[in-house]
Amino acid sequence: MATLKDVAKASGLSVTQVSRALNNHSDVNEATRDKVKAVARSLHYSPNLSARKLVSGRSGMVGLVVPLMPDLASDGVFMEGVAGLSTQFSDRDMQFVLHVTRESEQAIIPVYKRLIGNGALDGFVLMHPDENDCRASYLAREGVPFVVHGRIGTDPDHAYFDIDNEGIFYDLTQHLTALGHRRIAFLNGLSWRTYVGARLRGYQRALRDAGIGPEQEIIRNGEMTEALGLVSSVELFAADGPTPTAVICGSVRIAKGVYQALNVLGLSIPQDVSVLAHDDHLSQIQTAAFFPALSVSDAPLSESWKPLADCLADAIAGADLADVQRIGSHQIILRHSTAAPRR
Amino acid sequence: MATLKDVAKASGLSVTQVSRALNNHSDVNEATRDKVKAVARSLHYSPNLSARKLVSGRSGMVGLVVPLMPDLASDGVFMEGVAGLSTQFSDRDMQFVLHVTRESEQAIIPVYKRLIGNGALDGFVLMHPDENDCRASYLAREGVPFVVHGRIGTDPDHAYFDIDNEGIFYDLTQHLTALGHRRIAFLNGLSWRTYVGARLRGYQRALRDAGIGPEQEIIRNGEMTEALGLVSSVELFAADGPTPTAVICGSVRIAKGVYQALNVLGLSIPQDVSVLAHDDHLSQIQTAAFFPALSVSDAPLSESWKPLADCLADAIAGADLADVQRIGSHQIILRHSTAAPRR
DNA sequence: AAAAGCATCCGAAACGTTTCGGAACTGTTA
DNA sequence: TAACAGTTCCGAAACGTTTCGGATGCTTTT
Repeated sequence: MATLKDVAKASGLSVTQVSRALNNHSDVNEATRDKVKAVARSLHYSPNLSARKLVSGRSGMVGLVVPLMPDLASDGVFMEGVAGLSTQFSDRDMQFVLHVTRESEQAIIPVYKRLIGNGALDGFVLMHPDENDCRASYLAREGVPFVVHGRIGTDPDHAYFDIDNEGIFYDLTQHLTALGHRRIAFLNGLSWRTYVGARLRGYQRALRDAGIGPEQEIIRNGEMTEALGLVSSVELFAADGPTPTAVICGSVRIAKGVYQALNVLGLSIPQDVSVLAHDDHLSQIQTAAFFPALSVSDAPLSESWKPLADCLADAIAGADLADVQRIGSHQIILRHSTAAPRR
Repeated sequence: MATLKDVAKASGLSVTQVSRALNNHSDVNEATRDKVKAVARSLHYSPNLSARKLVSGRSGMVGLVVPLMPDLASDGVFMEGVAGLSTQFSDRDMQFVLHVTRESEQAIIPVYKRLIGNGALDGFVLMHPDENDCRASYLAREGVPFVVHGRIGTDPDHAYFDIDNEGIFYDLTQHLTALGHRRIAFLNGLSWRTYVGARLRGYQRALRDAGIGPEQEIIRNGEMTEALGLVSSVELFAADGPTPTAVICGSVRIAKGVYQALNVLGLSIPQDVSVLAHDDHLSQIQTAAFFPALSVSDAPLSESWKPLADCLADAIAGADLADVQRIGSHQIILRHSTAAPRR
């Protein structure tokens, strides 16, 4: 492999200047810079990461550590995310690597310890955080850069990219209260996920703002599957007494289950029940193909890899905290699954 | 992070001797070695991979590069394999990393080029090889160590771990010919997989040895799913004329489809049709729970990660080719799905 | 004419490790 | 007593890169 010295010799410059030229430093003549780069290319020069790491402290490698879980492989999202991050970091001349471990989620700290101890990795991506996430506190304590997909706590002191879960679910709920709904069911995800808590806060705040007390909250938690939508709907709508007039679903999958249940129960959408969902474009289900077409909040997860990579790269470069805390955009798409409640 | 120099200072020795002590070199006193190791541990010393790589040429990191494919995520095996390799290499004080790329299978060479160009990785694991695998020829040409899960061609000149696919399917076929079967169907995998070719050769050789000509071969190729077993069985057994008296299945999944089809067609196992399969313990299907219990050749894939890691580690260490070409063991488990053909 | 500023370059040190060549002992043999 | 072998240790060089502190020459200002 060609080294800096080879390039220096071939271009008649010092190693120093060649290094500065290739790294786009200020004090090198434009013409020399171009020449050096041409020579480097012709020699197939590729910087030795180990040498670079040794002196600069940066290897240009970042990683994601995940415990092997049964649902991991079946989770199509996961691989999609890994590939997305991989290409994003490639575009930044960085390497993204995945480390799958058999260790349980609790015993995962030593894995990080090894990985940062020998200095192979510059930083980490953390997915699926939970409140009091031990990985985050460990990395923060060690001073290792990392970025979280999501947020830990309100007002976190770490780099993150997240969508405005609270705001989104405030908007969804508020849309229903504005239509006159007062008994609004919320089929949320697993309670220990941070985003589930945020969504709950948004829902509750919107209810409060509409003068609906907490005693009127109708909430179900569970894995975000069709089964949750199905079972919850049957429970809620087949019961005696006042039933909800609207349902907010944490995912399109859940909404699909709700549609099935309401169909079986002979309830029509939106006349009898309004349905809303959040669409992260994860499931392959086309929301427009629902009948009636499903109204959703729309925030594709696939658009998060780029900002996520940006945040980590900037965090490693030592950017200010405020610059590496970013919120994705979202929109509400109204179709035909909501209406004013029957009176 | 503690460095060698710190350990040297703390133990009153030179950096040289500390290095030699930690790496178990010969010319260091037993007592000093123990003392040095104790000090290193107490200082939480962990060798800097970059520095080591720089001088010794080894980083202790190996990788697996895979293109992002839709079937990848759903493939439970894949993740299992990644985790298996990860733990195996961890046990050898090496790091195993996965690089998922969006590049197509053809355009994957540049990814390897980048990864070895900057010297981050010592070697690679190659999965799912095909005949004339371009990755293998590239890596061989570049002199980069790699190990193949499977074999490329007969008599390959690369490191590999494989099971004796030809021998296994020779044995399965031969078991049937010995019982008197002469029309033996073979439901094999996708034809471009190397192991599919090897299995075919075993099947054909056993037929030839039993005096059964190639015109009597009954072969189907396809993805190794229940569907293949189902569809093929219906085609083969619902046809007019002489039908097979036995079926060899490339996987337990296929066999499950065969069982279903034969049940529907009113054919009983093993009286009307004998069924055999190869079990790699991939699908969660219990072969003993088949009715009648399925006879199989047994070679758990999960046992291949250790030898695979061994081979690559040895290949990087510069072992002889013969020492890094290994064949796994297998056994034939006879249960109740085969019998002599009805005459 | 001297001083100051600028653009462009370079030598040398540093990062943490391994390894080559040899040194300093001890004990053994001629 | 000298030569030798064996054991245990160490200094210094090397790996390929970045970066600090300065050097050189040229232009502009005082």
